[in-house]
Amino acid sequence: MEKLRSLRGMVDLLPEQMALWQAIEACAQRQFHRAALTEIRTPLLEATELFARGIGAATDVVGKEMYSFEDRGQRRCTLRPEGTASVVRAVLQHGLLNLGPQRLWYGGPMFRYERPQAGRQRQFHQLGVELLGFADPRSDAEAIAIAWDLLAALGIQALTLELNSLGDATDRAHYRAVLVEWLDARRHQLDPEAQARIDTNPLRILDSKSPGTQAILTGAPLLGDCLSEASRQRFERVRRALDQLDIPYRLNPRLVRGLDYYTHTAFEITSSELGAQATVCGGGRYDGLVEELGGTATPAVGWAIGLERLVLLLSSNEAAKGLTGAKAADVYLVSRGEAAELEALALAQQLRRGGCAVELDLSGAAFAKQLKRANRSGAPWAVLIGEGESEQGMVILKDLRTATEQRLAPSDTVRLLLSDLCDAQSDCLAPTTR
RNA sequence: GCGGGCGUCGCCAAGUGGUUAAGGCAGCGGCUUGUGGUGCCGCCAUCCGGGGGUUCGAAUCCCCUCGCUCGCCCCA
Repeated sequence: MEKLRSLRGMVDLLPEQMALWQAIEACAQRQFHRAALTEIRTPLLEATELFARGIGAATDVVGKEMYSFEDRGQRRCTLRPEGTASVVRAVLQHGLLNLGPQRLWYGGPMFRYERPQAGRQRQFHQLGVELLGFADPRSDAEAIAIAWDLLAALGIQALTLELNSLGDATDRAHYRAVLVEWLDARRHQLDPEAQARIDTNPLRILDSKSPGTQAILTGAPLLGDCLSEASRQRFERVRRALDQLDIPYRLNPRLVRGLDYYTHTAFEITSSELGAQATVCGGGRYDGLVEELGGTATPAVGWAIGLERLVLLLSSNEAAKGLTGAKAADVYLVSRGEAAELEALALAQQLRRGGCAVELDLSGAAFAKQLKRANRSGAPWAVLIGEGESEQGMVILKDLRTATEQRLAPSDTVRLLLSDLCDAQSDCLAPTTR
């Protein structure tokens, strides 16, 4: 029989990896809180039109990478390929901008139908930030700083920030015309893909990795030369802010990025340790998107980090290596005999209500076997209840680290364990039942 | 969509045309009918991703197919 497996490009995150993922998420949430960002969660499924309009019909993401289908009501649906369009849609739908500028973060799975390779899956995870309603060049720098500091807080090194300005819509239209004219004159030298792009998305030709194309492009007109004075000054201010923050960057006049909504600042944070998919974080300003999606013109800037790529980078990190495997419980409960087994079940509940992490052995196996598992579990304490103890209303509390044990009444055991070891402070919403 | 590499037990891995497909880890059972991490013993792939072919005979050769993986495109 054919074995069932996950769909191509859809990967499982197994228990032993979750400690690292949770640490990353916890670190990010702390950084986001410090930056006065609040979380927003949007559906994974959206109307196809949202992405077609938001990201741009000529982009690769929309043209060939979307998971799209028709639902039972004949609506065109798409599994979100990125987060920004959805966030903007939600913000508009609920009129959040009427409350003032929005400082948001989001996280979760995204979907793109591509050939999987290192650092690229069909379902992948992003963490993103969107600052909506801010035009000040300092907001570009602040957004970048949040990403930069998050990556630093995670202990990721050897990163490069690449920076460019795409200008505003007018600058881009101007540049596009100049570039198309220049490329058209050299059409026959370009490879077929680049030729096709002259008409659909000429700016994308600029960051082609093809050596031949890059050689031809050496003399191409630069976007920077087509920027208006205002755009130029704006970019200058972003750079000054980054200098003030001591964030080093490398100007890359060919950095264009594949989503149509970017204006002015565009940036990527890359790592040389990632192989072909080197971008850890990508983003920029998108002053036209809110209006494009039906809102009143609103400046905005944001970015997204790819979590799988973070995990890849962190896997060679010493501190992260400790974050493997499941965290052990505080207490491992061993019991044998019907009455004892029921007492153990109740004791586990009682300890858990008090804040203790308890693993209850449900195997019904021999004592020796259960003890063996208790030790392997890594729990510092074991509580043993056998038929003898059960009859006398006692339990054995054993310190697995020193192999010392004592006979105690169950209530004393609970008291001792809860006071001695647990982070027993309740973080539940209900008042503690202890 | 296009290239390269790979596909033997849950994991690692030997075997490269000839009788029952090594070994290690993990798991399970036992030695020890209630006290552990060591030791010893036993069990754990009628089958080598799937299908077809060549051959007296194939995990080993050929073809097709599926999957994984790396790269191109693109992006996080």
